[in-house]
Amino acid sequence: MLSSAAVIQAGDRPVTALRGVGSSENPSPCETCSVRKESFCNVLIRSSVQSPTLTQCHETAARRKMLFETEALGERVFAICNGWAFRFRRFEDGRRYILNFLIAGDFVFGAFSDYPAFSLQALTDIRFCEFVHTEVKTRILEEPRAYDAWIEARIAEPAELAATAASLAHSNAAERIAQLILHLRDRLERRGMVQNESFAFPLRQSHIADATGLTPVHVSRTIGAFRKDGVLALDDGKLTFNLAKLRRVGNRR
Amino acid sequence: MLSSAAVIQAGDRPVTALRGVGSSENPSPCETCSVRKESFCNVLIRSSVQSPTLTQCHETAARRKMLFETEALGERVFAICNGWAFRFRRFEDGRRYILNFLIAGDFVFGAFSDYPAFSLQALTDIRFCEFVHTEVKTRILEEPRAYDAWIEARIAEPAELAATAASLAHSNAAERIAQLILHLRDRLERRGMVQNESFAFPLRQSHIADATGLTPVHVSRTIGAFRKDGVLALDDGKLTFNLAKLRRVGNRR
DNA sequence: CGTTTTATTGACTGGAATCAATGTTGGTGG
DNA sequence: CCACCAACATTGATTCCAGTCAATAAAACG
Repeated sequence: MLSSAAVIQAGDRPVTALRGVGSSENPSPCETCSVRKESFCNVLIRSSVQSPTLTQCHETAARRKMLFETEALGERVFAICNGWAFRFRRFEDGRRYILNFLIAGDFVFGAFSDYPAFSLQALTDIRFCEFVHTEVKTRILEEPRAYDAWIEARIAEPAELAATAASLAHSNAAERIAQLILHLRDRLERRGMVQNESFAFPLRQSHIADATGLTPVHVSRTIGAFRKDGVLALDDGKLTFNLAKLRRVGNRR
Repeated sequence: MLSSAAVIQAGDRPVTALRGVGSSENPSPCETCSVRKESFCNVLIRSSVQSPTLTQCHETAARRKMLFETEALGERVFAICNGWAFRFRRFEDGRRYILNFLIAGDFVFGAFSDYPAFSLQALTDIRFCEFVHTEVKTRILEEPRAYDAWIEARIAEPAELAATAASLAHSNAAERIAQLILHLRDRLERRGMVQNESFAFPLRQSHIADATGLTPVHVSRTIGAFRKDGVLALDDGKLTFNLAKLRRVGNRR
């Protein structure tokens, strides 16, 4: 595998946009990646007989680090290896809207589905893996399995956004929060990151507020009510929940 | 050009899904289509020297006609030629959420970006043009201009949905309605369907309500205030507006 | 023409925002 | 090691935007 410095020169976009982000020396973390089989990585990296190995560049970033600012994504393509990130935009009055959260295995396709007004920030310390846009494009066009998986991801993305919009339009505070948690749970579940009825949960209440269009104060009240009713509890970065109750709250309409 | 009946047999999906929808006998309405140059149609239909002509099937549907029910879109691919339609889903309690409105020149790509829980309904009498999925796919892969235009559409779609979600999360009634109108205006403008500061507007207030997550009663009040303040007026299917004032309302945050 | 559908207006209610105070935790540096 | 500070969470009091209920008017339609 190429070193990080070599990749910077090989890429068609300077990876120096990642200034201030640490570079990992781990020779091949993908070999032991726990979410690989659930990720687009799997079909992308696994080369058929005639395809060459894809160039990869693993990097790390600290909590709160901006991975890119508004409109600066360009044609970068990368996968989240571990940790959490989120996509957001800020309004003129300073308020923040969080569009969605990214977890291990999620892909960010600058070249194919940019959101012009949104930035990306690390929620926890994260590691991610950057690819070379042109190589990814070639792989998608030449490898039918990669093409199919890519199309599937292109379909899932607007479908999720549509569901989010519907939730925001027609749900009250409790429903919105429950739906956000349920949605995260489903995605974590597929990656084997849910133990029994709990999972690691690095969001602050302000993140929940900005993702659901509520105020932190009202999120606190609502989660307080959830705790009292045994729907869920949030302690020390860990979320514990009663799935049946949570579904009842989230699907009231 | 093939007749409608011939196309039904040629298509890889039975067009009989359009049961109850009238078939147009107009031999080639695309020649005089006023929005063609602004639509994906343009790059799709215009064949390069070696490409064969695409199979097309023009159809009409009456106001309120369901073009397809939830999950029934399948791999159909078609363009709206004229008239308006909208995509919506219904909640268990009967309430409706309208995701977006489709106007002349808009494409619906069943095979590439389906919204599983959404249906499509004609808002006015409409004419649309159905294509054969496999032919469209081939054209996209073989014709670079078609590929680029298609990618651009795939990028614009989630970006628009993200903007909608942000609006629903953080805007009040006046802002949401103003943003909806502004967004429609921009799209109609590009297609030359805006005269001075007015355009044909077939939405009922209940449609505005269901697209913005408000009640019809509150939409009526808000539009009443808009009328009083000279922001916009809605009469007899025609919307008249003051663009400067409308922008001031829509971009308050 | 009667019958829906749609729009308007008023009175009242309620959910979430706002303003504000207090508590809790964790990190940082003297 | 402790004092301090910043970030985060909780709780109460109050306000306000939008929902609900209801009545009426006005189109649109068949």
